[in-house]
Amino acid sequence: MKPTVYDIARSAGVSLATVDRVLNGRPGVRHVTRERVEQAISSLGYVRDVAAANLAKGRTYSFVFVLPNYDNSFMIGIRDEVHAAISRSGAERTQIRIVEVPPFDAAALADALNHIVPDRPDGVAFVAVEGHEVHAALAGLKDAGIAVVTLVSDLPGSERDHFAGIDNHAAGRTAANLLGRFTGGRDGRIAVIAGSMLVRDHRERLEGFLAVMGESFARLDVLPVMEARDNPALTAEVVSAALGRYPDIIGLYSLGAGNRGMVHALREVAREARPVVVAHELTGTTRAALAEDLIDAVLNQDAGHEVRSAIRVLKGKVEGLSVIAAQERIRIDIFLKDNMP
Amino acid sequence: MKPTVYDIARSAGVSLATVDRVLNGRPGVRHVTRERVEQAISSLGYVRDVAAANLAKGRTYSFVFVLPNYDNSFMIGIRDEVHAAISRSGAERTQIRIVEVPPFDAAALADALNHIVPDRPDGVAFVAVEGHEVHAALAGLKDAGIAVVTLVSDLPGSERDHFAGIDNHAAGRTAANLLGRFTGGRDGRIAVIAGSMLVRDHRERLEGFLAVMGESFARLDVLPVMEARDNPALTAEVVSAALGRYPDIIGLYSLGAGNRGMVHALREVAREARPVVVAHELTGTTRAALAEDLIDAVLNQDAGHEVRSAIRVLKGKVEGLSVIAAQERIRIDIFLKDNMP
DNA sequence: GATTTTCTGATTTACGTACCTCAAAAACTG
DNA sequence: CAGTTTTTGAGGTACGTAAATCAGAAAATC
Repeated sequence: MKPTVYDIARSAGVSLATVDRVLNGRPGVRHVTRERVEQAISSLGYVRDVAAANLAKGRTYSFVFVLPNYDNSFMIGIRDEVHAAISRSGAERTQIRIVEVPPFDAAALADALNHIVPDRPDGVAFVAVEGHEVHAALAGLKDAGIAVVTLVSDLPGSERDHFAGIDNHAAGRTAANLLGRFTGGRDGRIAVIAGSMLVRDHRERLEGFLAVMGESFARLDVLPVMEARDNPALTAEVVSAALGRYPDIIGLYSLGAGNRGMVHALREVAREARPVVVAHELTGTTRAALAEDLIDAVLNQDAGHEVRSAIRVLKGKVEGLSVIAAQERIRIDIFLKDNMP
Repeated sequence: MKPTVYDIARSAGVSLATVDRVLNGRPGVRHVTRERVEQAISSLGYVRDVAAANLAKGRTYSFVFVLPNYDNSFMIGIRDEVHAAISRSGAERTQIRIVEVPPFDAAALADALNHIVPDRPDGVAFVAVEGHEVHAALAGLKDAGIAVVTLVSDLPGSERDHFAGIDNHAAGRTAANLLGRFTGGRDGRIAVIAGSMLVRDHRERLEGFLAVMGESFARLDVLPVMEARDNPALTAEVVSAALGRYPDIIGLYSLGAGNRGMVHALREVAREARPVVVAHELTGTTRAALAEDLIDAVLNQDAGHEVRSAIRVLKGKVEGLSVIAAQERIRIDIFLKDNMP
């Protein structure tokens, strides 16, 4: 039979109240007594029944997700996952609220974060945009004792408790590796399309990409990055223009969103002339393009994992646990047409 | 505030006992009354507090994992994950036991399964080996009302409730795709090393591999598969011999275990002469080999995911829920040196 | 040794659900 | 209509923990 608090009390020769004090870190227990209880706990192999504890506590955690109201598939995916978490939240004694903010707007984000403080939620997760206002707002949250996690896009050098997202530098390196190898020894140019170099994720991906290109694939000539603001129409235009101007483009790395436009442009190219293409995020568009051989590989970060990881970390923080880094690392998934999930 | 059973009773104008009868499918409720209660449940948006329910039930699920006592890194990983689950199991009202059996031995496996029946656990997970005895034993388990999940290796055509493992056919296809592209247009031979063609996983991987090789990379000449019984020493020998005999081997697919031996053999080859290598399972060996550029890509199935998925499915089965296939699909991970976790 | 402070014990209530018993009411049966 | 069966109500106990109160014991301080 699983040992309970009663067993500990009996085994340690103390009362239930003392066991409770030890278990929940309440004051008023002499050092020796505390040790005796801890001894009993470990020798009996007691583990707190989390279900019963939560039931008794009756406390529900309240978290706020601040998300950009940005309509690319990936962000929609993130929102969907948060909603899914909300619908599960009843069973998990968690209350989650979504606050939407305009994308890429540091001031608006900071404003939203500041408005959250008076509500005193237990934790906040948000997609970071760089800016001193954001740093200040984050500090305000921490001062109020609120756990903070950045999601998808990080805010390095800040006091966030955790970043739930991928290592974008590594993602860029991976893309370069794939693209370099898939082009198979041929010489030629590589085009890179980004959303905006103002966004940290994109900058980091580009850095990693260029680093590996330089190290391992000097035969390939990487064109200056083209920014298309994650806009499908603009992306289509930019890609078409580049392919028209440089017929020797043999590889394409799309490190942002707007893939719909890119796919559209690629479809215009004769099959034999198509470059090798690596893109980010497995969405309806990229999935179809993979199946059609318009895209050769897709790097993906699992939105569900990110959201659930963020919630787990927030809960852990509130309960005073530390993050197990290895467990919360978000993987960079590689999908070819054959291993699409 | 979250509605409770009391709220339902009040809202439906019935007693708590009646609500309980409806919620738990107990008999003795008139149809009209039952409908009234269900109406109240859905209009209040009641969701059962699982924690409280489990606490009240006090029931613990008992599962048995039947695993081959086979000492390759992957199986060790699986065992470790089961042990990890066991150490967590206290908190999750689950009791998990491991039974070890000799590998690739249908009779021994069947025997072990038969011996489990009298214990009447709620569920059993096992790594399938093909054989009519196994089918019979599985039927015995099902007859006893025990939920059954196959792990890593499936037993198609049987009555198992679920298979927690990857699509090995797709894995083989993925390997071929990577190998074909990584060899970059060059002609040459491809060597394939398997553990044993008697194991379904390996057969399926090979099938998928050969299919894509035939479809898309006819320029590559795939040598007859070499079986090395997942034995490192034998693998080293076989690989060395093949590389010596056919200097034009430009690609190597290791679809089983024994990678330590393969890496050993590869280390002997001059850097420029090394073939492109795709292997399975991210272990200490393959991880190091990836970092050293001895292996170019590793396909991986996450042992932790598989074990946890198996447990989730078993629990779900016991509680009478159906499996959400999409949620339990185990992914084929691709790792290059840049995106190793 | 008296007083204050710090510990400890005993006991109680609550959380939300499951499950049990017994009695009463309502619905059928002939 | 009486008798039988089915349905419903009322109430209680249990699960394992949290959290609180209050009294009493032990230790520290003067």
